[in-house]
Amino acid sequence: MSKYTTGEIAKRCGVTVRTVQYYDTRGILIPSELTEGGRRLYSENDLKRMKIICFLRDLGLPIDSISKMLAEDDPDSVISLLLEQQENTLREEIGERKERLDRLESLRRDLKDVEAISFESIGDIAYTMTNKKKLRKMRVFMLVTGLPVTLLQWAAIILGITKGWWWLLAIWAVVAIPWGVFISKYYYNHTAYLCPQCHTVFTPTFREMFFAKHTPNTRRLTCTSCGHHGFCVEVAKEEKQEGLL
Amino acid sequence: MSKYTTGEIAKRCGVTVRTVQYYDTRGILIPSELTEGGRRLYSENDLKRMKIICFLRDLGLPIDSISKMLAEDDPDSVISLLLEQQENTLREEIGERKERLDRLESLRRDLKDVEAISFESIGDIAYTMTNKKKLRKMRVFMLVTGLPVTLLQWAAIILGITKGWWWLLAIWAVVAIPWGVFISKYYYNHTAYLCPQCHTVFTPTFREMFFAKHTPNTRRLTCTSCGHHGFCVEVAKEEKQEGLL
DNA sequence: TTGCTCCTCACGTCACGTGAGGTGGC
DNA sequence: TTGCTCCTCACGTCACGTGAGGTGGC
Repeated sequence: MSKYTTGEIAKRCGVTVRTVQYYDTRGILIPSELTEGGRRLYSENDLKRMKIICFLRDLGLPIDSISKMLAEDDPDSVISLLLEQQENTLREEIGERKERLDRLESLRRDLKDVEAISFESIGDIAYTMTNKKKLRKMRVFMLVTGLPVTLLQWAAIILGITKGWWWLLAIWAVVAIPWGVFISKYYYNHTAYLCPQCHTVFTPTFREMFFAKHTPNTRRLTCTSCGHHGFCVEVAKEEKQEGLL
Repeated sequence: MSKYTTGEIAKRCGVTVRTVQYYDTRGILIPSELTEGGRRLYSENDLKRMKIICFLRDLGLPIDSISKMLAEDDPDSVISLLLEQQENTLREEIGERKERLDRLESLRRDLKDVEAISFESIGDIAYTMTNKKKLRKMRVFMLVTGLPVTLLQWAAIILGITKGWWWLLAIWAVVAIPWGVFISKYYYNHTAYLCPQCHTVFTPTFREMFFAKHTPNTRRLTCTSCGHHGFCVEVAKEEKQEGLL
C-alpha cells in the first residue's frame, strides 16, 4: 500500500499544499498516518476521498456540506438533499447574475448617449431605469384614452368624404377639445425632467413644456435649479412631489 | 438643505446602518458634517451619492471599483472600462455556474440508479464522468473499424441471394474472423470495470468478460479485489494501467 | 428621565493565499 | 552537506453582521 505526502496528494488532485493542510484542520481529510517528524502521510483511500472532495468542491459545494455528507450514518438522504440544495443555489446565482447583467447592459447602452460621463450621470440613468415602468404606464394610459378620440376622428373624416356626414366632425371637436385639455394637464402633472447639468429633477412651467422642442424621451427646457438650457430626459413624477403641488 | 442621520440614509437606500458606517471607513461616502457629539450628518448630495453607490453595488461592482470611479479626474474612460470589466466578470460567473449545474445534474441523474448512495458512489460517478470521453472515443473506433466488415457482410448476403455469389460470404469470413479476434482483444485491453461494492477499478479475465451478461454500460462480473459478483460499470482503462500489463 | 439611535472597537464569516521562521528527509 | 519539501503560526482577503459597552439627542 503506497503512502502519499501532502505535496503528492496536492499534485494528484490539482490543488495547493495549503488546501490539503486546510482540509485536515477542517476535519474532512485527516491523514491516516503521521511520521515521527510530524509529517502527514496519506493512504490510497485518503487519495480517493480527496478526489471526491475536490469533485464536490468543483461543483461549488461548501466544505460544511461535504463534511456533513462524510459524517452521516445514513448518507443517502443527506447527500441527495445537499446536492438538490446546491442545484437550487446555482440556479439562483445564475438568475441573479443574469439580472445584474441585463441592468448593466442597459446602463452601458444609455451611457453611450451621454456626452460627458460622470459619476452623477450614472445616477441619472439609474433614476430613469427605476422610473421606466411608471413612465410607460402613464404613456399607455394616455394612448388608451386617446384611442376612441382618434377613431372618432378618422370615422368623421371617412364618413365626411364618402357620405357627406360632416356633422360627425363637429361631434369629434366637441369631444376632442376637452380631451386635449384634460390629457395635457394630466401629462403635465405626471411628468418631470432630469437636468443633465445639475442632475436635479424639476418641473418646468406648463407654457415652456407645451411649446418646447422634444424627442420621444427628452425635451429642451431650462432647468429651474441651475438655469441650464438643453435637452432634459423625461421622467414620471414621484408620488411625493405630486402631493406637494 | 436637509440633513440626514446614518439611520435615515440607511433606510432610504435599503441598507443597514453598519453599511453606511463601513462606506465612511472605506472613504466612498464621508459625511459632509459631524455633530459635536460625533454623529454623522449627511447632505442631500451625500444621499444622491449613496444611491448611486448602492445602484453600482447591486450590479455586483466591488467597493474598490466604485472608489476608483469616484477618485478619477477623467471619469469617462475609467467608468466605461470598469463597467465593461464587470460585464465580463458576470458573463464568466454565469458560464462557470452553468457548467457546474450541468455536472451536478448529471451526477444527480446517475445517482438515481445507485441503490445505496454513499460518499464513495459519488466517486464512482465522478470517475465515469471524467472517463466518458475516452470510453466514447474507444467505442467510436470500434464502430468505425467494424463498419466495412458489416457492409461486406450485407453485400455478401444480398448478392448471395440475388446473384448467387456465395463466394463473397467466404471472403467476408476470411476478413471477419481476424477482425473479430482483433476487436475483442482491443476491447478487452482498453476496458476495465468499476466494482460498486469496493469502488475499485479491476480487469476481469478475458473468458469471464467475453461470456458475461451485459447491458450497454455494465457487465455482470466478479470483482478481483473484493469478490463481489454483480453488474459493474464499464470504463476506459487508464494509460498507466495499460502500461502495467 | 426614558427609549431610541448612534458611536467605536473588535471578532466572525469563507476557503484558502502568503509570508515567516523553523525543520524533516532524501 | 545541500536543496527540496513540509511544518506551524498568523495575518490578509471581502463586505459587511453581530455583539459589547458606552453615549447623544429628542
